[in-house]
Amino acid sequence: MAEFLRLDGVQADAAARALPSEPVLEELASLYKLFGDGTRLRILTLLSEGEFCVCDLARLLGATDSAVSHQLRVLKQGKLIRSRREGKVIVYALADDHVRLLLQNGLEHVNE
Amino acid sequence: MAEFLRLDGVQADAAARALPSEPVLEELASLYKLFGDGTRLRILTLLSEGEFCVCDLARLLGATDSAVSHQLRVLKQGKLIRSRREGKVIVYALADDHVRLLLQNGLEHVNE
DNA sequence: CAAACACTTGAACAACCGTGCAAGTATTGT
DNA sequence: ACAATACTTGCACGGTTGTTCAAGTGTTTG
Repeated sequence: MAEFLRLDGVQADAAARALPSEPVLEELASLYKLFGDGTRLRILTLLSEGEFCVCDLARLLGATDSAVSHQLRVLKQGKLIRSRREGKVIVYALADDHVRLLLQNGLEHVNE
Repeated sequence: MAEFLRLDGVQADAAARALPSEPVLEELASLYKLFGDGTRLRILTLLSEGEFCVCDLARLLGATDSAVSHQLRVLKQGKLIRSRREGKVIVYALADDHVRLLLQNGLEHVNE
């Protein structure tokens, strides 16, 4: 086993055990990555207030339909939002309240 | 003012008000971006268990000193960690318990 | 002082990301 | 059926990101 500078074997084992499994870690990184973009963050914040169709989101953000649609796809693949058709329009909403919570947690940190 | 499809003026105003200010939003995105990388996430997880020098972190992660050092710099600029010299070695630690909390929140979401 | 060790830094590179554009699909209204 | 509207998709482009490598700084030890 490798040698450590400030750690004995027991501490090293404890540290290694603290790391989540590879797949969990990768999933966690992917989750945070979704929140790590201004446009996606804006979309999620709006959706935490209610449901919106693509073009209303785009107008509220001053972005193109295309840009918004691209990001909605990413967010949906990440299971952070869901969508349903309503006539001509497609309505997006947060997938669950957990997402709202994560958003709040981050905001609290920023306004420490 | 722009027209909306599913929103009246009142709803649109309420939605717009839900968006944090530009600088807050950008800071929030930057914060999440820091958590959105496997290596940084591993480092933060380890640091949530105690203090580590660069080379012990590198050994625990199976990464090069350089790669770890680069990421430590990013994390430090983001005020998520702090460091102090201790002889030949530089010891890193979480900046505050808030960081630990954010990490836990994310993990809870992944293990819904 | 010189060698060894711990760490940092800058440049270079490939990989990834967000957006705009143009063309596509789906639904509604005439 | 046709036009209009709402949205999606693939591609191309510029910009960012994470890593490696090599050279650097700072500290301790012989």
